[in-house]
Amino acid sequence: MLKIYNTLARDKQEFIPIIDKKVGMYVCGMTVYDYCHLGHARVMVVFDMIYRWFKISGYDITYVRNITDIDDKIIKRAAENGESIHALTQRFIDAMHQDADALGVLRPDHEPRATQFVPEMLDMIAKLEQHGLAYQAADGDVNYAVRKFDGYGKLSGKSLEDLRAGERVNVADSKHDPLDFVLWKSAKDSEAEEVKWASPWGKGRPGWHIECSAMGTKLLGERFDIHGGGADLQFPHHENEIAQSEGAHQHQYVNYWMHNGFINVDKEKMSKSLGNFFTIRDVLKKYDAEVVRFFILRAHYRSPLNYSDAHLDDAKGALTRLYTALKNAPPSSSVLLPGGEGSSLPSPFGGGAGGEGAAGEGIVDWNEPHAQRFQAAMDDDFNSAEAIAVLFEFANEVNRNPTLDNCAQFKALAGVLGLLQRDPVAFLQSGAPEDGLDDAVITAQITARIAAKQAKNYAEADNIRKALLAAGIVLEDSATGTTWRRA
RNA sequence: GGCGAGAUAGCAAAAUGGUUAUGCAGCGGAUUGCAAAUCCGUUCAUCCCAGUUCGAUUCUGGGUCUCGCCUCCA
Repeated sequence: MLKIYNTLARDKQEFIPIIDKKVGMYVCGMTVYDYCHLGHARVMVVFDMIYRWFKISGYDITYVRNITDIDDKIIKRAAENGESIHALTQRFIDAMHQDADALGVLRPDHEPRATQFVPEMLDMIAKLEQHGLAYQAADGDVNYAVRKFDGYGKLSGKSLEDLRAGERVNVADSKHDPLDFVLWKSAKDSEAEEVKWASPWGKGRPGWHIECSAMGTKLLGERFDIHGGGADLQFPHHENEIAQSEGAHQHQYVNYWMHNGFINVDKEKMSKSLGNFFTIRDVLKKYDAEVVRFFILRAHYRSPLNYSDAHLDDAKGALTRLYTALKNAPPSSSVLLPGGEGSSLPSPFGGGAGGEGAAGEGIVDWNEPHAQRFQAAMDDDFNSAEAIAVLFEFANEVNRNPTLDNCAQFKALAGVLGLLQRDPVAFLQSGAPEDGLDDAVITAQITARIAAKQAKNYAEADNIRKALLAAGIVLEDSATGTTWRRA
């Protein structure tokens, strides 16, 4: 039985889909005016993990992650750069895809762009106006009348009175209530034609909140199963989405609301405004993408996750242990290590397939004890941290008993999380610095050391090993010869 | 000020009304020419104060501290 922590209920609940074995999931994606940072990486990786788990669990899931390609910041940035809105957003959409691909994040089934759904947004605003929930203010903006919607605050647990008490918003004169939010922004003369759409309320562009309501409804229906996003979107964004969608359709919008925790830096939320963010691409210059994915998945998705080099180093060391177990597998099992052809999923991290059939279902033996524990962990609100702990215990088993079955099962299980699908040696030897030794030099040094060892010249052999270690190369002698990896 | 989340060993991070989390680090042993890797064993913990209970880190109440939201934010 799959349980999900539902923010709306503030409790874990059994997941019951609207239509048996089908899932509609909408996740708030990026506003594309800059590169994605690690906080964005967490949303993508976390919901990718959830997406994969639904598939493996036999659900027919439709995953929508939107792209906000029209908003104040985009307009401002485009003007600064002297480029068109479209050119700017396309550039950062491409960059986002590169980053997501590197992290082994599968493409959602739909990635709707706000600018392609303006008619749907206008329809919804019209409905809200019919229900007396929207009004056009003196300045031309169409606003949502928050006080007219009874359930306002049910997701965030805030009451209008509480919000009033802590009022910090600049009161726009044109709003009936300071908490009303904009549905349609009236066009300004200074703005480019590119950001203006015709509407019954005059030229303008959509407010941010209506985008998600309209796209979610269009692609998943007036009512769907899961809506996710970062915890900071709970209020006001998701609260407003509920007000819009339920106001327009007069019935429940979403059954399960899921929110992932932040990435912190020195215990403070990583964010644009604080300026304490690291872009995915910058981090990937220093750390392997799979290490970053592992780092994110090793924590529970709702917990805060502190970012620092020390934490990434720790994650790297842990992932190295997992790959080392795979490396020590018998040669005969290496045939099935880089995954097979015909996978329905693109393979993360190049090389092997992420899994067979429904994302690994075909190769994991779910009756095997580790798999059972892994499944129980994942079914308990996607506890990937616990699932990874099972992986470590499995690694111990593989080290003690590296049979073909064990190795294949171990790798398949890790593949469920999009981990451990690369050739282990390739992983262990990856991450060469710019000025690092090339493989030929390393191999030559190893050969020289073997010769020294055979001549019982251990001082020389140790010197070679020390020199390589200083260059970040760790040698490991075994019965079958000497191998190396990068520290 | 209002609302919400959280405080677990040296670090990171799960879970649990009584029984080993897990990874790194430490300690002892096996293995190794010596290492590394691996294996075996092992030290170290549940913020404070009450209450419920045979028994609480886990439940309840209070306190302290931290973080988040209340403004765009993943």
